[in-house]
Amino acid sequence: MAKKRVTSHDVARLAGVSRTTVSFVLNDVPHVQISEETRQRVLEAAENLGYRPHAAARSLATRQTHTLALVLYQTADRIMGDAFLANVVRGLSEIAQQRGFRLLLHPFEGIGKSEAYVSLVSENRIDGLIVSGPRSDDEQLPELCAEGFPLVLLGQLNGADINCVDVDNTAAAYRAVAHLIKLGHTRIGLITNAPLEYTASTDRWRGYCQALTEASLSYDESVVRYGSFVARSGYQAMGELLALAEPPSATFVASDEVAVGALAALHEQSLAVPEQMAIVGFDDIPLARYLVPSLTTVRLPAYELGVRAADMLIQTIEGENIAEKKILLNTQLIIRESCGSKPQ
Amino acid sequence: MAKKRVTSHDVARLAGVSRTTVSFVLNDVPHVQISEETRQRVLEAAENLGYRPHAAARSLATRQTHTLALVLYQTADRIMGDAFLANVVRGLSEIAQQRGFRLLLHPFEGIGKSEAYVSLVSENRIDGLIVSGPRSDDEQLPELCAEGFPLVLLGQLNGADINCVDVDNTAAAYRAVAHLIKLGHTRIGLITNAPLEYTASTDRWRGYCQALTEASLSYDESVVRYGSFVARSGYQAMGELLALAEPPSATFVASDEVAVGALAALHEQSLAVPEQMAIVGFDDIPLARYLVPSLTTVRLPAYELGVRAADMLIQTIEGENIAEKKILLNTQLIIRESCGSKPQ
DNA sequence: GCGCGTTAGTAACACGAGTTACTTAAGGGG
DNA sequence: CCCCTTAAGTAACTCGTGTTACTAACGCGC
Repeated sequence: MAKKRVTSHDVARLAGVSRTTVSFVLNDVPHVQISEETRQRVLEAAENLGYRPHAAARSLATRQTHTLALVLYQTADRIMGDAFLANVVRGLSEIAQQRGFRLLLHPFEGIGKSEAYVSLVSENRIDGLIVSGPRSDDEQLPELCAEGFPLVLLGQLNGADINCVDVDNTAAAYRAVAHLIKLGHTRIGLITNAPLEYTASTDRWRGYCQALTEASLSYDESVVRYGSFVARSGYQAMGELLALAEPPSATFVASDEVAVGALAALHEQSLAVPEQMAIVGFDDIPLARYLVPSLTTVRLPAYELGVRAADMLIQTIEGENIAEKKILLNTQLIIRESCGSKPQ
Repeated sequence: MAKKRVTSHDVARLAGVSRTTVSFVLNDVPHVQISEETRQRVLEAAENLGYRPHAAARSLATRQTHTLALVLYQTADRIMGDAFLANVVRGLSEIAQQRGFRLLLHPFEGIGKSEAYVSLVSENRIDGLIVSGPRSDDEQLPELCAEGFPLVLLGQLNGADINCVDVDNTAAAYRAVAHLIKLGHTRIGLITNAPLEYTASTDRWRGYCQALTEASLSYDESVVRYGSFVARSGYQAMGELLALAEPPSATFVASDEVAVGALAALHEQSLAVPEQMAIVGFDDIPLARYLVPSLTTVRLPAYELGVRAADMLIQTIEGENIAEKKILLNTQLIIRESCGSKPQ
């Protein structure tokens, strides 16, 4: 005894008009003549019956799905580590909802199994694609772009000329390290957030180098370690730095999550932060200010990143001109205790 | 010059058969007679043309979308705080992908604006619904359930007889507090993870009470405070407990995130953990073991929670019988430094 | 040689919308 | 009185697939 689905046909019958008219009225089709009276009759009938257009039927006819997909091109570790991502998603889905779009989530771990998300496109399941953490070994991406499929990267892919929204990682890292230099440090370690295959990781590394160069400090590979998203990797990396004959007096850890591991290692070896080792993190996770010591870090506009990406994508889909193909958002250095600045 | 979409018609023509036959072959329809030779011819043609069925057309015909929606019935704070949720999502989407389903993400903040997700159902956009953090003031939920729409709760809703997957919060909290009691504490504070409107919060509170009762300790409302997902709330709550004339010697904080705030407050007032205040958290966020001191906490099977929920939902959709309507998963007390146990 | 079952396949309809091209009636000008 | 325009609305087609009911050909037994 399941309630039968209400179709536009039912609405038409109740209002005493044709299905065409119903469609015209409900979609507010311009340049079409419908008397105010029938218009009201149709609206009322639709309301009374609780009519909802069938999404599949509609998208079959209009060739639009009003659905976006967010592809998370990254491992489980990464998804999890990123409180950051949750905020990006919040921004994305807020704008999407505002403009009448749904958000499909498509995480996948299998490197190279990118066929998976291409099927979303070739089955006409979505109107546009947001790819987070794109990798340069993904061959499908440039292809999709060449075909003109609406696409926005969260992050960057050098070489490819694809619409993207990102944070200026290099500038942010530069400022973080420059701050440490200003505080008098001359031997500064680096623990990256991730392996260098990730462009965000490379960019932060580049910012680190720039700051050193500008201060005429030499780049010393022996104080550089590579984290991989999670605290454990920071714990281990800091352990290695401390085992050096001549450890740095400060370290830039390009991820808060990783920095927490580093702090644990320092505590374990009874080294005081910031007195014996100054630390600057990256991300400004919600916990950063409640850590002991509270963490100096770089704040990312995660929510806004999502908003801008969704905005850009929907504009592309709807054929509007977009002002800039590459949006770089600014970051903010949040100074707390772990770097040893005087409180401001 | 956009490549024209390849339809089953094209495949039929290339293979020299009818469209019906193509459909039969590609869908492996049973009890239908197709010679091995034509079968091969069709498969080959489909392969050569790179044929992909149009999702909307298909779901119009079959009345199935092969899409699930995850409704996040909670505020931005919550989404963000939960590294937990990320893992649940991982479990969900893994099973979904395995069984050929897509996952639609539908967070929403407006309490009461539940009409929003109902539209997913009434527009036939999805085959099933997973609702995380259901609230008892949601009137749509029981209604959907009564209509027989496939539904699984992540969490519980007392009163309603809806399929659900959850963690045994009461038992978990009971064990956490019992552990503190065993260590000799007789005055134990409680900081909840969230306001009591959330059932998870109530359940943990109940576990706390049970442990006290069983040890013949009296419930003292003055050492109970209500957190709300984020570290800040824990910082403040602990501040209040410390301001009491007679503060507790141990506190059960029903969320790691909130516990971090509590730890910060303790450190600020130079109280040693666990010596002057023992702490047990809840969630086992990835950072828990790297905090200073490392956090004793309750580990939740987040990933498995997602797996089971997806499994249950897809079974419901496909009309299979489900063994139990209510799945409660076990938790694990992870003993670290913050509770003051001897290392095991 | 006739009827019957089986094999291999197809024509035609359903799903629920959007859209193009056409019809009909009323009003207006000469 | 006739022609022309405009307002109001509709019949019929499209989108791409799944599915039911039917047909044509073939082999087989009697």
